[in-house]
Amino acid sequence: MKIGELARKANCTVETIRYYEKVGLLPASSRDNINNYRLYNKSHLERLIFVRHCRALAMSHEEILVLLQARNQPAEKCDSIDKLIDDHLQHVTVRIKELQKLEAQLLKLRLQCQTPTDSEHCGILQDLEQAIEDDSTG
Amino acid sequence: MKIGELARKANCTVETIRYYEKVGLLPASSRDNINNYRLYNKSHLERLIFVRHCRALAMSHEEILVLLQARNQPAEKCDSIDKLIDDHLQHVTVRIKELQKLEAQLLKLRLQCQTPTDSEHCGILQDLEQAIEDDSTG
DNA sequence: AAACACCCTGAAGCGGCTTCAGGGTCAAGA
DNA sequence: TCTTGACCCTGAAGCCGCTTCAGGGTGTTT
Repeated sequence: MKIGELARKANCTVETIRYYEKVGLLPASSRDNINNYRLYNKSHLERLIFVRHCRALAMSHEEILVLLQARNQPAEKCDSIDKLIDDHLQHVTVRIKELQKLEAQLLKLRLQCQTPTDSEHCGILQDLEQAIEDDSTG
Repeated sequence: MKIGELARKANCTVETIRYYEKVGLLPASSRDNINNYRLYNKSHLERLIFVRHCRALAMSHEEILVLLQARNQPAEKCDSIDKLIDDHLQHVTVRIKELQKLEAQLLKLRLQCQTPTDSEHCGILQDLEQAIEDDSTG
């Protein structure tokens, strides 16, 4: 199949596929002798879907490459896969907590604007001048 | 004061300050005639702290520029500030929900690896081959 | 005179794509 | 046959918010 069909089946764009090839997440496909179009088969599709699922789980390309390697070496131990998922899960959990802190601060800030007539007395702006307890966002 | 002192007081790096000047979040400072060092005063510091607080709340440069403008035009109405915070808050809330979905998927995935001896039978890899309900991450 | 902390500039790198400029290919319809 | 329009190609630049690097100059201390 050509790249457009692959893109439709994997639910991504043609440009993304070409980009994945460039950075090594997908192997270079064979080409049509006549027009140099990329040609793909079912195993390309499976690999691409695998990658897209990993990305949907917000894994980095580096993490995905580790999983792809494990996928191609079935005799390997499972521990590293386990650890990768654990570590990634922790990243996500930490990020959620950071954003929740942020959400709380914004909600508080939002309450400061008790419909004053002009921004000179706007509590939001005044609050932003002051210190905020925890500046770490990541 | 020189840029290093400003950086320490605003809790950011010297490079960040120079970058903010370049992109217009900070006005170009005056310079020492002799050595061309940037020279700052208290109002620069206040503006920089304002910007850093906004960034700690994960606002974009564009959003911050709007707030800075409102800050400099005290007669303006407060509505736009209000709306900006509301919109931003919504972004954050949506992002949290996305990450929580993701977290749930990863937790489920993590349970798939019931210590099989090799990755050939690793439930995690098998799961990643399959479809995931909702591919939208943002 | 040397060491060291500080300052300067401009350009490139990061991640994960997206967009743009400028083409070639191919099937269908007028 | 010619044109339209959908599809394909490449390489480079743009996005965001910085960080890092290369290659210097300045200023104080020892």
